[in-house]
Amino acid sequence: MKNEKMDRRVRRTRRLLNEALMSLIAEKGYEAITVQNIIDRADLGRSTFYAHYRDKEDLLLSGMDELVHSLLWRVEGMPMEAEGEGESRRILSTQSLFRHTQEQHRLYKAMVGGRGIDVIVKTIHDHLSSHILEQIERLLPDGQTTLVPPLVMAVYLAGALLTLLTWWLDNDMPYPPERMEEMFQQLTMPGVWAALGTTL
Amino acid sequence: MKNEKMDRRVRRTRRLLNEALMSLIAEKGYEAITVQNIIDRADLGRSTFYAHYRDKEDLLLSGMDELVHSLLWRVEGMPMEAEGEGESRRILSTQSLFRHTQEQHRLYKAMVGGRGIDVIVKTIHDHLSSHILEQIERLLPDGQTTLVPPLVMAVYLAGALLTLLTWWLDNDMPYPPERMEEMFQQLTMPGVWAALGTTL
DNA sequence: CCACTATCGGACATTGTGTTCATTAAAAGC
DNA sequence: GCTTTTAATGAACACAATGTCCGATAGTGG
Repeated sequence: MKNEKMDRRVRRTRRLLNEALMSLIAEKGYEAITVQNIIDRADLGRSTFYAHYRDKEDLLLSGMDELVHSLLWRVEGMPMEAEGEGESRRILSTQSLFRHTQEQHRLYKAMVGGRGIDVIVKTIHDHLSSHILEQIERLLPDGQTTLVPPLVMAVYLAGALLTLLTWWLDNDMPYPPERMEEMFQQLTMPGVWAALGTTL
Repeated sequence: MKNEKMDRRVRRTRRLLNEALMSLIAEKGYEAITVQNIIDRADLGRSTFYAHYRDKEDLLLSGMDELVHSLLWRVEGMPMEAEGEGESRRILSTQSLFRHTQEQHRLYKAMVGGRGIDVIVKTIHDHLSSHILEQIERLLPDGQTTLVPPLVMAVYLAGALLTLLTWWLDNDMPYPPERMEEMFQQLTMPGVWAALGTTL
């Protein structure tokens, strides 16, 4: 990390700006926020902001790495190899993802539901797809062909997951995280296993 | 329709504005468009624009009814009752949807891929979910309970479809529409049929 | 042909953006 | 500790786009 080389002030400034942005997003959504709001909340000068970031979106994206990492980690520590037989086999477990977003639902709700913030969901979708693609390819013997290309499966799974997550947050989490995980598995896994080919 | 009551000029003005917006979206994406661009293209006065629409988004949304209708129609004229047995059964056919978007891919690509235009995809998702929910409920005997609530299934199916469609357009349609339809069916139907309950 | 209604177009206030620069404060190097 | 280097400050500025207003003009329906 190049954090070591940085002036303390720089780290402090960036941290303050990021925190200001996040709290503002949770409060009134991304679109309604102005650069003035951000620097007021962070109590920093205008030129300081532009010394670090090109614009509002640049600031947002710079904080995405951390966010995406924190989310992928929720999907990563799970049993990724097929366990059990028949209906209970799963490629990725998402229970702790639903739990995590529930704990921080104010922020995540604003992120998936808000206006002008589609960059976030798209970025998450991209990373999630790549991650899932790795899992799928780990399951496949070399050269094994599937009914549906693994890439398409990965895109589909990431999209289905984010759709359910978005709907769940938008509708104030009408089911517990465990139930959401269960439904996600029930809906997606049969098709995925079938598409992987019957030999598996 | 209240079109009958309207001054010819009004209809003409709205049509021109809509066409201008659509062609501009296809050219440079929604976000980059200014009101000035729109009225220049439509060759109309500034105050005329604001006499009809509150802002850019208002104009966009006013054209959505037509768009959504045209899209739903692609999914509607299809066999909605379960046909055949086993893996080949389907709730909704999407082949003509993929074909239709391919024909107009410039516009649709800008719509699903562009910045600041998430309203469109959200609106389409909402209408699509409702439509699918109707189809599902038509299949279900009264009072039949399912492993996954029909509403969740509908949201999931709409999301999965739009994810695949978006990915397909973003990546310059690497498969023919028929193949996309096939993959969509293979991935989603097994899970949906399982979730509807084994008695069906 | 007349009364009505829509469009025109330029001016205007307003808001937010991103830049610049001289000044002040803090950290790093020695 | 003292100096050099680097960062933050804040006010001023040019610019771009928004949305409003209004008197003049042109098109429509009856």
